[in-house]
Amino acid sequence: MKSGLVTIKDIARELNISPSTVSRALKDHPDISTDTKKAVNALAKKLNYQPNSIALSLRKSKTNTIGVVIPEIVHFFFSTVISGIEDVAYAAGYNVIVSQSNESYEREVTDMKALVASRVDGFLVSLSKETRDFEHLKQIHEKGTPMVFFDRVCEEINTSKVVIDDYNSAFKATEHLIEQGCKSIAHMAGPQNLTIGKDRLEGYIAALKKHQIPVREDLIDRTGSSTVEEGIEQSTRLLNLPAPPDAFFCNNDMVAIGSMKAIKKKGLRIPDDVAVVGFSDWSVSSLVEPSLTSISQPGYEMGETAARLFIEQIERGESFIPQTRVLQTQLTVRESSLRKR
Amino acid sequence: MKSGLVTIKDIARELNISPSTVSRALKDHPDISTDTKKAVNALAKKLNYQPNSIALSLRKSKTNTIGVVIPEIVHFFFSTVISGIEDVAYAAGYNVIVSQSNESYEREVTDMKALVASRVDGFLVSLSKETRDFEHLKQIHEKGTPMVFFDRVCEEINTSKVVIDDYNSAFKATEHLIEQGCKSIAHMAGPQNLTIGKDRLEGYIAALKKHQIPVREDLIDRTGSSTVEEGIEQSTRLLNLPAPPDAFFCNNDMVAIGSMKAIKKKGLRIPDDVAVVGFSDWSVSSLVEPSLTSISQPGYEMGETAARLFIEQIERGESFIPQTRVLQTQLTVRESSLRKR
DNA sequence: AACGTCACCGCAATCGATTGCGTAAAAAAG
DNA sequence: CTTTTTTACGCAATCGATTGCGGTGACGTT
Repeated sequence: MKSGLVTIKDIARELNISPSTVSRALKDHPDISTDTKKAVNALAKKLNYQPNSIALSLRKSKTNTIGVVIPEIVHFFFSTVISGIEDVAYAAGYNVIVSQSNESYEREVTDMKALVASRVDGFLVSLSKETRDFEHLKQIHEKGTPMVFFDRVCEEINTSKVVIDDYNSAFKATEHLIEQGCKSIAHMAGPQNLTIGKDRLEGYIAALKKHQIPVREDLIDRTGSSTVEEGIEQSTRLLNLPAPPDAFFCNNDMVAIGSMKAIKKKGLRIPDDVAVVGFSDWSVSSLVEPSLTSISQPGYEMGETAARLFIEQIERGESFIPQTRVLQTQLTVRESSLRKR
Repeated sequence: MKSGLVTIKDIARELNISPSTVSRALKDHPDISTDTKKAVNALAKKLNYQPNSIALSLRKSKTNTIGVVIPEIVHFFFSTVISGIEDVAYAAGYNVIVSQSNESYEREVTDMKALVASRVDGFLVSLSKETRDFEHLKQIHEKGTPMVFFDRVCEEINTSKVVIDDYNSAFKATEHLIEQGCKSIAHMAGPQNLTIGKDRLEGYIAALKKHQIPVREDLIDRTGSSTVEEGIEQSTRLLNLPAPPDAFFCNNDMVAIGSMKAIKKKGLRIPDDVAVVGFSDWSVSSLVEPSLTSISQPGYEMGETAARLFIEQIERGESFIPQTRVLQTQLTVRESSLRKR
């Protein structure tokens, strides 16, 4: 930015008053006479004065910048979350710097260090699927830096969190499959070091138990698949079992689409031979054929909520008590699981 | 950020020397004795000293921050571009602030003003589809602020640009359809105020002319469709013409999917009755059925290139001459257009 | 002994805005 | 016509780092 910009000193010089007076006049300080205020404000408007946010940041030790750390921006869900974050943040006068860990623990650590170095006021974090050690987060948190987790949270740190009800979502999805007449439901589980992965698995198991369906360990894929290719591979493996599943409940929509491809390739029909339910309701779900039943996650709302909690914490200061917000999901039933019409 | 951080003064006090000496020691200034340098560096490392980037920004009038303005982050293409930008920017020590115009001209204007206020060093911009007036951009550009356009560029401003070869891409796509035996090819065109929209339309027309196929104005949809719904609507309209098209060349993949839905609903087969080609190669293209032929845009590379041009301009200063980089695309042929096997 | 030459380091201003404290002048009170 | 109070403003320090300029002391040189 070319420094052709107006400063408080320029205004002061022009009016033959001191910078302090200009500063106070602009802030409507009672010590300043009405005449002076008018003159200052008029000139400020005329010269299009804009306070130098860098100088303010230095003075106040506050950058009004939020560091956002996410696994990958190209995922529909996360980019939706970012939209929510940005809208709330900008409205409150905050800037947002987004950093992608690319699902790498090391990248997550270095990214956060870089953000600390650029003096962000705090963090909104969703963990990479590799992250098992939380030291980097704890260190930052212990310095008093505000931090809010969303979606992929760290239970070991006492700070605000925004999550969806993974357990119940998985329960609902599984129960839906049972109601559709499925007897042996496979689960392509998420990374088990993350709460979301564990909770979904538990919800799945609970639903089976409620309906007296035996939990078959061989129908649970714990490899942490997350791509279409992995979905195809693992689903094919399961379909080749002596007692193959008649339904797949997948940890995300990409894997679900992989399952669908594997099922089709095997010559089986969806949902009649094998039903499929995904998770996330990535916009692609409604476009594939058959359209994919999925759990709709309120990504935008999650972003908004996380940003609001963050800003609240900043403004409340020490008195703020960490909160956990659980957002509700919706089971969006489409063709891939609808046996009874 | 809690100000529990070490400053240059802390080091100075500890060693009973002046802050100036510490500063120079850290920068390996020749005026400082080897002993002092060693002591300073050792203590700096011990206390984990990190220079305050805000103070540096103020002093140097440079924030090392790039403002990125895009239509929508949730689009696969743009989020890919952002990835490219961020990787290059971070490697060069820059932060990135992303702002979404949500395809709104007004939002684009206010967003850029906000970024100017937060003293970004310059801009990477892709225009909203509403933008017809370029005053806001010109004003910023005239102040000497570096600016690089990508994808949706503004021809009226003499600055670096990164685009794909829209004309040839459209030409290739159209010619491909002709080679597949299509005789009456419809074009769902993009916004005609943007160069990308115009160029693609021209490429389409040029391909038709080359093969002596009459250009039928009634087969060109100029409504600027960009969603699945709009794609369905406009395609249905075209399919109901007395002489309906036997192929659709769409400005983007969402519209193409809309076309496919419309075609299927009409009871026609893809590609045998009607072929479809999209644009952008959004990852969904390979997942729909039939899989969608599309023009692959190198989004990540575009981001990298734009960021590199930007940084080069910053470092070269006045001597930098704006450059335009044209990236090549690829026609990825899939089932939706493959009549001859 | 007087002067010059380095090596080495500190003072103070600067970037732009804020703010505690002090003070001159005007107004009010006595 | 004093004394006190109020009004309205400026000085200077501060945030953290940088940098031109000047200064000190230890040498060596005539």
